[in-house]
Amino acid sequence: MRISTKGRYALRIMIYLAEHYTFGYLAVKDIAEEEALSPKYVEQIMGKLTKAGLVNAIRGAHGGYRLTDSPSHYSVCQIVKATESSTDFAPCTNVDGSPCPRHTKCISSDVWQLVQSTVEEMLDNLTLIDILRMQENKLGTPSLYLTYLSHFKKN
Amino acid sequence: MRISTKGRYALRIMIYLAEHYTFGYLAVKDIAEEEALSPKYVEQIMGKLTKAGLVNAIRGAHGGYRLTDSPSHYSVCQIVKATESSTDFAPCTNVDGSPCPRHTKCISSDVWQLVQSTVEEMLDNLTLIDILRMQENKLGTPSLYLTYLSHFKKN
DNA sequence: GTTATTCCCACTAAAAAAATAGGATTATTT
DNA sequence: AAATAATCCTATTTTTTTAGTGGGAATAAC
Repeated sequence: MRISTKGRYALRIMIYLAEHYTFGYLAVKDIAEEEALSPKYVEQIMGKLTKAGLVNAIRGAHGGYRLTDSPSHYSVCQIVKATESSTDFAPCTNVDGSPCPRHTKCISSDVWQLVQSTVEEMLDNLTLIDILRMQENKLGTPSLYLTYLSHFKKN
Repeated sequence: MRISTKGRYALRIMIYLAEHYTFGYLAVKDIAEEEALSPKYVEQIMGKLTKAGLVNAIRGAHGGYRLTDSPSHYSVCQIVKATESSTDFAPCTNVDGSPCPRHTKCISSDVWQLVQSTVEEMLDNLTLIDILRMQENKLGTPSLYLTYLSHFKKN
């Protein structure tokens, strides 16, 4: 019952992109260096995030990635679903995808379904901006993006 | 993010033991047959459940397993923790178990910790008796154990 | 003492996760 | 136009985990 490195790294990357949202496009090289991850692996993850529409990519020199929208628009659920290979707690299906023959009388599948829904609802309601606020709380200092925001809100 | 077969089978087995709680000790052979699982694999799982104190075992002819206590005393959380190899959503530790060096400034570990706590709390509050009631609701007929209970409660 | 069971642990096979590799494509810079 | 710096795509390899099997020892009943 563990989130894979893809999902975990993806969250870290998305948080990093959120913090530096005002910087424009950031290259894999920089993200990987800052987060101490393998650049090639980050590249792979970015591909998934791009396909899912969470980030925009620009190729060529001075290219890179940035969030397609501001940090408040991304939930942890979206990030996990975009990068994790299996998002379900229990596969109550056969290899071919058809439902397990015991499905109608088996109650344990309903239990896992219930757990799943609860987790998803929770992750759906946790956005990058929430996380940046948690971070501010933890560290005592706001991230660059929060500082930027407060600057504008103070008008 | 998936429960392994060990955890899933364990839940099914525990539900089965709950349903037949009044029957006394049940042998692996019978459990495996009823649940359509490999006897040897069930044996392994039973070992974990025994070590965790969830079931009692009696060896030798006419031996078998039964819940150490009545179904209301077991939460899904206990069952999962007893059988699943990794119970944490994210391992923010090095190989040796020491915390990740970025721990103090990394907020994503807190996110996973939060998710974890929420799930655990939920699973803690879901007991076998709750599941038997869900089952009664789904199938329209109570399990043997629920029938037994109602028999006594009607006094 | 034979039989039916749990117990224990080693082993293997298959699958999934984690990471690496290399070249194609695209855009910028010089 | 050529060199450079980036994403893109996908195949491959390595490592780890999962899933399951096997065999024999210990124990209790008959």
